[in-house]
Amino acid sequence: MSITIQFPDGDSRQYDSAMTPLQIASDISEGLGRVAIAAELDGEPVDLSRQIDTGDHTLRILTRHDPESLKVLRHTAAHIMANAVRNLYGDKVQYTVGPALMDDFQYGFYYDFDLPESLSTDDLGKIESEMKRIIKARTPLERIELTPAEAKERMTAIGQEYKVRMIDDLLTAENVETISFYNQGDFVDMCRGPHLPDTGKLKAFKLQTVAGAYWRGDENNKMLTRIYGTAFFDKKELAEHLERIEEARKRDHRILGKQLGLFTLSDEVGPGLPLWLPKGTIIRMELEGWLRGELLKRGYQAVMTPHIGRLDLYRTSGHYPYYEHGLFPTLPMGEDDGYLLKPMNCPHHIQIYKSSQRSYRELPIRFSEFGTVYRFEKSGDLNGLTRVRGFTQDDAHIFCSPQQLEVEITSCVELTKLVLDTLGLNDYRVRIGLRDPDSSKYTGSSENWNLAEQNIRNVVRDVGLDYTEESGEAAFYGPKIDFVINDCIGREWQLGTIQVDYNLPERFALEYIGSDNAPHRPIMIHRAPLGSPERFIGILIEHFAGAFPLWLAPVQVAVLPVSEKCADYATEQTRILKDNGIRAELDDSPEKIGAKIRRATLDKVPYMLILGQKEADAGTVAVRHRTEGDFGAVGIDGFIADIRTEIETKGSQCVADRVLETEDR
RNA sequence: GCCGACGUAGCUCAACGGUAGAGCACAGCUUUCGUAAAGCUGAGGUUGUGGGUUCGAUUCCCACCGUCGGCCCCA
Repeated sequence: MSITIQFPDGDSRQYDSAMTPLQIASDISEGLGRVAIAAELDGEPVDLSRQIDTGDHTLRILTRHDPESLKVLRHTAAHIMANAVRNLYGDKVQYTVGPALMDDFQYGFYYDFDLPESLSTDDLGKIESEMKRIIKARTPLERIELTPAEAKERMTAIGQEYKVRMIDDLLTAENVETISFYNQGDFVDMCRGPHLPDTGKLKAFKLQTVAGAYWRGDENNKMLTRIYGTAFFDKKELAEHLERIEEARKRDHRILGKQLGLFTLSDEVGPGLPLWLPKGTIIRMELEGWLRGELLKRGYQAVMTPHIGRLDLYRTSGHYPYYEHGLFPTLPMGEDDGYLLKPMNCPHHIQIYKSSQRSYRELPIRFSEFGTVYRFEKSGDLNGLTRVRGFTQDDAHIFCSPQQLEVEITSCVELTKLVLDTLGLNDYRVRIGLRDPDSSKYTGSSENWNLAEQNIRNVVRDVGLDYTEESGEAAFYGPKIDFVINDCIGREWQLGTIQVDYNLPERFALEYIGSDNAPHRPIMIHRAPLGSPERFIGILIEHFAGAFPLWLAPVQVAVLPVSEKCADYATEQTRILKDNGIRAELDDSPEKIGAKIRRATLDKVPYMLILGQKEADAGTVAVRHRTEGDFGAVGIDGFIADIRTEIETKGSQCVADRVLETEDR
């Protein structure tokens, strides 16, 4: 018998009896044996106790510095939690799945149980204590392999119905020959592994929350109890992680929106119907105003349409009844069919297209509108500004010929990138949403869908975007390019979207007269670079932690007289700023200057002008930046010129930066 | 919609069977002050809504509404 083990560094070793990765690691060095977590044998993750009998193999010993190790650690943590839950709640507990989470911002693992009783967060402490007991016992995790028949028999015997179903699925999907289990003392769980060698290796973990989760994510199935937790190699990393979550929560747009007076939600108006306060409205108007200008440059024509339309319009479009569950109920109109609050702007824009005969000479036609739409989101889905029931889309519909299509899509992609770049939102991913081939929720022919999907792929390839393709993410009328961004706690939100649509033009029988004097069918692009100002600003609040760049800041300059003696001078300077289009606010409260500075700073006002007797005498203003501190006194004209530059360049030329550069020299 | 938690002054929180309190914010007065919190006084609450248990409910129970964390779905 001979085994040859090849290591990643090119080194190799030979053994003439069966070895385990742990033995091999210890053979390399005692220290490596001690710190080994798991191993990768011929590219497959395995336990340290995996028997290697014969042949040539490649082997990587995984230590805590390999990312795969954390996954093993967390996966074992999930098992230890399951063991604890079994100990506490008895043999009636049904186990389902309990994976490690490596990409989630908050959570490190979960396990879904079917429990005889319901659980609350108060129970987590108890479960943690039991986990600690199991860890202290340093129970080894032993892998055993059974044939599918044996596995089913065993799981049936102990009443684990979900595991039986999982075995059946494994047989159908992968036609496996063996099913692996891990014994952990008297606790057995079906699992692919690998795991830590014993429970004592888990040093730092925390159970975070308990939530409901449908079996297999299907709402027709039973709701299981999911416990989320996380685990790290040491307590310091865990503490840092929990601290990071706490810090991130302070950026939460719902909290900042309240603190900074940007928006509010009123129970009496209705859930998911945000109300924009004056300061939030400024941000919206600035953002929308800028975008309107960019649209004008790009040949868009603004249009305006009402918030409701006849039910029949949405039958034609296909929104009704496909999307009925997502709509507010129909407004009844006696004999008439009734009206719907519009869930999308496209049918209205299509009617504008149809309001006259169109020639190929007009194409592409680009109708834009900040159109407010209404969708009846499930109550549990509502979330601050990021998921609401009444929201605006920075919408436009481009009607074009096949020859123009890809150029137009490209231009939409570039506009979306401009928006994200200008605001410094660099941390996003691009998703191409395709049909789910098994679903019937889409409208239109397969040929049209194939064409549209090809158009989209061509464009992203030419533009050079990194992207992932995901089936089932398409709109019901066509595939799309989505720009997806995370919120402060790592939840993904779709912002900008570009959708190619061959189907609605068909459903509405749209035409233009071609150069051949014959009617042709245009293709539509639906696109929204922000997606929705509501959601976009929600994300933006978190991105800037409420400290907006000067051009968006609700108050750009706080004018702070040192005492009431300088009130007249301060009033005059405020007047001058306002006359120059600067959003200035005078703080004429009887507070001391320190208190005024503190207030303006907490309100995240970018600039403060401190005005005392000195400034009044010299006819200057003392400039203070929110984060950079005192800049010294300058003439008001110079100050206005500087911040105007900063406003016009959307912060890319910042007064603070220039002053700091000067100081560096 | 489903599972779980939560809902007390404008905001952040306390009191948890004996009839509600603090800080900030707000109002009045005093102070006129130089780069992140001056002092005093005052006002502010049918404790989300509606039922129930109880001599008595903010506290215990039920229903509804809303919020939060998840699941599903989506801009």
